[in-house]
Amino acid sequence: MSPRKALDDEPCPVARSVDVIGDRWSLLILRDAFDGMRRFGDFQRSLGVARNILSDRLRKLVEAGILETRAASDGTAYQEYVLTIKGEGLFPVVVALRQWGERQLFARGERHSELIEKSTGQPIPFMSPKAGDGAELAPAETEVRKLR
Amino acid sequence: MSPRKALDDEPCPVARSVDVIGDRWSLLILRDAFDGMRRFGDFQRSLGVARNILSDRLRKLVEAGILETRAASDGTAYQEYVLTIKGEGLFPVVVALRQWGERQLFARGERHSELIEKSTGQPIPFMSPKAGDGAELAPAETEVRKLR
DNA sequence: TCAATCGGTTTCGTTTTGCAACTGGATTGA
DNA sequence: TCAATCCAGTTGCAAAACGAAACCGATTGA
Repeated sequence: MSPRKALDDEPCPVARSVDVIGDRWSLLILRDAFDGMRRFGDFQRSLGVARNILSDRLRKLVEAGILETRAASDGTAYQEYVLTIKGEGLFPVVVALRQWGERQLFARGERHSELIEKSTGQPIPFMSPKAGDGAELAPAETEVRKLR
Repeated sequence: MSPRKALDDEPCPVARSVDVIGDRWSLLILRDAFDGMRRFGDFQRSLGVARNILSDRLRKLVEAGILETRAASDGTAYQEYVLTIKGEGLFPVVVALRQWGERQLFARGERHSELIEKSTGQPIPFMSPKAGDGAELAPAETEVRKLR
């Protein structure tokens, strides 16, 4: 089999993003990271992922500049994985996945976890692409201007 | 090896979403679908994916209710894969990936394709989670209220 | 009518994944 | 203090997913 082709020279930003975080475990690691999780063992227990896979994904996320390692904040000799500024920029991606899941993947009345605003305790309003004037944009009202 | 564990009974909406669309090819198929692509051969040429893999992903997306098949609109005997309402709900996910990629994965001055509003030709403003009062929300200002 | 195209499926070898066992340093506790 | 345990991985192996190419019947275009 030929190895998976890298998409890091594609002119499409979606392709490049998917190349970096477009897999199951990376996305779930990010979810937990946004939830404040930092330690290898915490990720491992939360995700139930094999240690070698977790190790590999954390390394790749660090290489990609999405996470960085630093000394543990609890004084132990271990290290933590924390989101960089670049990594924090992925918040809309995780929120979009969460909101679609909430709307489309739960039966009516089925309970699920929920993203809330800390200061008010209120759920976060649905996030969607808006035009310059603030109007909600349907996919058909947009198009990709391709490079040429 | 044990088979990949399904996440479709997780209480976390992110986990369920990732279980359905959290892989390289599904996300790229969706990108193209939002770009108006409908035919098997068009996806195949656009993505450069192996036919068997494309076939598998399209089937899974149809099973998940994200795409549906219908008779081709060009009068031929073939079929098309088009986004359902449920699938259209993934627009924010693709837009979020695109906008993060645009900001973080291109060198300054490096050209990339761009999502624009058809009616004005203007680029789509950056999309981000907002509080009830419209204020932009940083990750630290939110938290996940877990089920119990 | 006959070659080319379409939309797959099959086969086969490679890569990736998952699990369990192992490692070696840090920490805890008796 | 020193054994037991925890932590954060790494290694080896088997199974699953993947990629390329060959194959296939139906459809289309010339």
